[in-house]
Amino acid sequence: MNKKKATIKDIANELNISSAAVSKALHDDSRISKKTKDAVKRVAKALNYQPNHLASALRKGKSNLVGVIVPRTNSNFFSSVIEQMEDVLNKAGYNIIITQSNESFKKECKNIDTLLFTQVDGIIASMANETVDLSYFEKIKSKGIPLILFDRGENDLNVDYIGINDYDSSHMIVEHLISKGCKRIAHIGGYRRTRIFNNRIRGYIDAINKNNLPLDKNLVIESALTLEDGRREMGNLLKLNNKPDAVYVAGDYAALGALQVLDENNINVPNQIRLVGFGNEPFTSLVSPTITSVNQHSKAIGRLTAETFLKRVANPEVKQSLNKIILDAELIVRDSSE
Amino acid sequence: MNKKKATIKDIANELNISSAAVSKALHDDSRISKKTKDAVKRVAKALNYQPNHLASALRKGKSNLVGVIVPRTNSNFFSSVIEQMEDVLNKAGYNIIITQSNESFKKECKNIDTLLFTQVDGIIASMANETVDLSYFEKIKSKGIPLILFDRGENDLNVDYIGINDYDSSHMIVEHLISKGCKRIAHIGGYRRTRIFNNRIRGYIDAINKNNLPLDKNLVIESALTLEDGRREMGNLLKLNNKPDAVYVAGDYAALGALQVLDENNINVPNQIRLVGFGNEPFTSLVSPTITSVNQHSKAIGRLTAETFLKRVANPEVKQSLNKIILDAELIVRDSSE
DNA sequence: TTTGTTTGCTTAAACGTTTAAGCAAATCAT
DNA sequence: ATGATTTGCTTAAACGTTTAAGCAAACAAA
Repeated sequence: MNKKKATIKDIANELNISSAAVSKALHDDSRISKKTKDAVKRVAKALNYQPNHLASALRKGKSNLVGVIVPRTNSNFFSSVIEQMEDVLNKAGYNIIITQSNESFKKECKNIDTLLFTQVDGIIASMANETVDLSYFEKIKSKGIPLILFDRGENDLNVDYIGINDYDSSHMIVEHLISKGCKRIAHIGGYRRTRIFNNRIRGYIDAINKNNLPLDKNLVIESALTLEDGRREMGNLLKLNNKPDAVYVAGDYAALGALQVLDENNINVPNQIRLVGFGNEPFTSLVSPTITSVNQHSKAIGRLTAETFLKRVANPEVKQSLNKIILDAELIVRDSSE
Repeated sequence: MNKKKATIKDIANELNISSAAVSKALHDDSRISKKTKDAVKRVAKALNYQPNHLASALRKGKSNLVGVIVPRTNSNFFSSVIEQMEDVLNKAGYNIIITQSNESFKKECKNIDTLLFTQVDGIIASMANETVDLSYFEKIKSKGIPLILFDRGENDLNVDYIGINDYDSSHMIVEHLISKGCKRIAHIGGYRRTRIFNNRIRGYIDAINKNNLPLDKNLVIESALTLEDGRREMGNLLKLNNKPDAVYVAGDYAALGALQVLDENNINVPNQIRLVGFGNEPFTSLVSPTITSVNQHSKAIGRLTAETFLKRVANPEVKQSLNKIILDAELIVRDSSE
């Protein structure tokens, strides 16, 4: 068995030429004859030569690795985004290292350190819910390593961002509910400190005002949008004297929790209360009634994010700056708001 | 701004000592004086020194990267396994590169090549449904790189394996259904070529025989276990003259599909037909009725797999061999079989 | 005092690749 | 036939780290 790996030097010795010639032959350098190239490739195959990525990365100062940080892979949105990014980046010769922050700021910082330590050529991230302190992301920028954000971004970082139009999505949802005759629309949202959730809240408020509906503070709620949060907040809404006739929940898991509570209280959805979620998780079309939700175009976001990264490394001289790509989201109307 | 990264040499120059001394100081070598160590650490911090992982990996012949191949991250089981592995491996100084095969043999081969190219110190994998040709996995072994399999393994590879007892799980399920009075239990299984699904089928058949129930070939079905497969096969079962009074589906998504079809045909679950899934995906407790399923102990599998890897790299002289760790799964009884 | 041991560093090579610089031979232009 | 250009390679250094080997100084033991 051939335990010791073959190197360029082994090929060179076999053919009595220099390692430099071998390296160039393997890269199809124009200054190497066809004859030599063929011989090199033949011997390389015979010795089962595999290039040592570490050595070339060290020499070239480029690892061809891209670090990815997501809140969690265990959501349809993020896993789909990652799949697309992987596809685009692999074709360009990059491999990706996926890390999860689990929505924790501390874990996110650890992930950033890990990725920098691994000498990644760039970092693509979607920020944890908890994150408000941007110093760790500034650290990436200060090292001159490309940083691209998607979905959960932050204007202040002044880097490329790819996401959907959360503000407009709220308008779409509110107007859809109004068209169904709803007059008291509640919003169970995320925390305002996260930009996308703030945008959804702003969009909701502006849409309510624009359509001349009264804005009731009791109907606007912030939470972490877990299933449990959805249950709790829906329960609270049902305790109001003046109950809503529709609830727009800024996350599908929380929407599902709300649906469970409505069901347990024998409230008919959509007839008594209409419900809209956000994210278009697969289960929204599996539960009964199926839940109206917003498709965030995960595939497009994945591809665009990867392509944005590639553009950045192709033009390193261009200074990083706030460059937003905002996609229009799509409302998928299902039984819960029909 | 400090664009060029500080190296060991920079620290050495600053203090007028050799790079070797700096390297040793940073690793707390006993042959370096406390005074020098303190000085080195002070300057390192001042220059914002970050070790170049590529250089040390090249020199040491060890990348401290572990490659992970899973069918997809977008399932609760796999993402939970990965989270635990990451925790254990990070603490031991390893980082992980996650790749997805999307159940495709071709993609899996590409992933293996990618990981080998990246010089990972080991590969942890759960095989794609499609995979029958093991030559690519043999390639990993032949390079002397540790290979650990979990969940979807293959005895013939003769490597460490961590998984649950699929055979016994089928017994548990069948006996649970019998205890509820079921006499005609169908099985919508995976493809026999995948070891775990074969074990579930064998377990099902043996349990049926052991309990003196007639074994009806029409009630044993192989499929890819997607939601659509579940719908189609459940539909076929309902066309039988002699319908089953219980269905054991070897995957939760397919079980959900089956449930949808039962619901659409106004068949009461569990009263007319009892239903059991496999995998304990979160939605099993979210749909109505909630679905009885099998908890695969993803956390334990993740930790054990990572620890098995660490044991292997700690004892490289020990030859790889079939070393199985089999956990007992847990039946979570819910409304669909109550 | 002599010898041996420990301490604290240095020197130099190595890991496997890439690449700038250079040089001889072959080919071309005139 | 001469000089210019192209072709096809070699030499040697570099990337940043680790580590075996070695050496001088300090200390300890006799």
